[in-house]
Amino acid sequence: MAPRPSKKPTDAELAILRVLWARGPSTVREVAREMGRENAYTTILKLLQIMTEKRLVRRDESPRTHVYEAVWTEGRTQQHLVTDLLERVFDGSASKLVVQALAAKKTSRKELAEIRKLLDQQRGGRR
Amino acid sequence: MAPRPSKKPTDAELAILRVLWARGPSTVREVAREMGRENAYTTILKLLQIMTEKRLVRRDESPRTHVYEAVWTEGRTQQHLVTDLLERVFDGSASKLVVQALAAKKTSRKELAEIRKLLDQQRGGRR
DNA sequence: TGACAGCTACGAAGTCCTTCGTAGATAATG
DNA sequence: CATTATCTACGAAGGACTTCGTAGCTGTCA
Repeated sequence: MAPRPSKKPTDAELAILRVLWARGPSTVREVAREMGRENAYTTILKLLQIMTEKRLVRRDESPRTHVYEAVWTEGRTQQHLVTDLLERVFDGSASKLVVQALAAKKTSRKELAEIRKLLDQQRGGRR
Repeated sequence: MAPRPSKKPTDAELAILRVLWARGPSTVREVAREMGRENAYTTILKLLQIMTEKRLVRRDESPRTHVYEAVWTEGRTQQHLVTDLLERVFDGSASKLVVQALAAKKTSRKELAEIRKLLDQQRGGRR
């Protein structure tokens, strides 16, 4: 079984993770710039330091400038978060979740088709 | 457009809301009992008081024992939370969310069939 | 009536999260 | 070499959340 993130990232942490997923390993400055928050440089730094302790990111401690990298992939984190939501508010029922996801957002025909394709793929693989 | 909860309930608040949804209007003691936390009576009371300020619940101020009731339905709150997740971690893509929901939890054949039925219902209603 | 049980209100502690300011080290620049 | 820019580390403030203890009120019951 693949390991899982131990705790949910907070909102601020998630925002940073998204940048790391999009850009790959990055320095504090790069993250801050990408987020349009270069003025909040030390805030981002502090968050990344905390995230390092929490093992949400790891860093390459090059002498001068550290490079941070997400420990967990985007997909695994998404899975973690969706599972959490599923259990916390949907009683573990995936179909209830899907109902609300579709109701909440006017999902395009293209999206719907894609989801249907997914379901068909699952058809064989489930018992 | 129907109104929406303004902020996400916290985890503790959500746990209480679930009891209120399940039981309907309830007293503090009933909620505490249902949660198996009768010893934490004043904690639950305090939370309900705060939730009243936040307009997550409303209360009937009967002279002796207040009765609390969720302001938002379960469905609307679920929608709110799923929308939040959708935007915060799935870039607004419902299909990505569904992928991970299905991957995260071994969904039963019955569940899958139900979801498929849902999609078919949507078929007509979308452009 | 007096003790007790059950209720609300409230304050305060402890924790976590986020932000920012400052200090110290080191590289870059003139 | 001196100044400036850039980096890390760190502490502290402020806010939100959760928990708990205490106080005060009001019924109940022997």
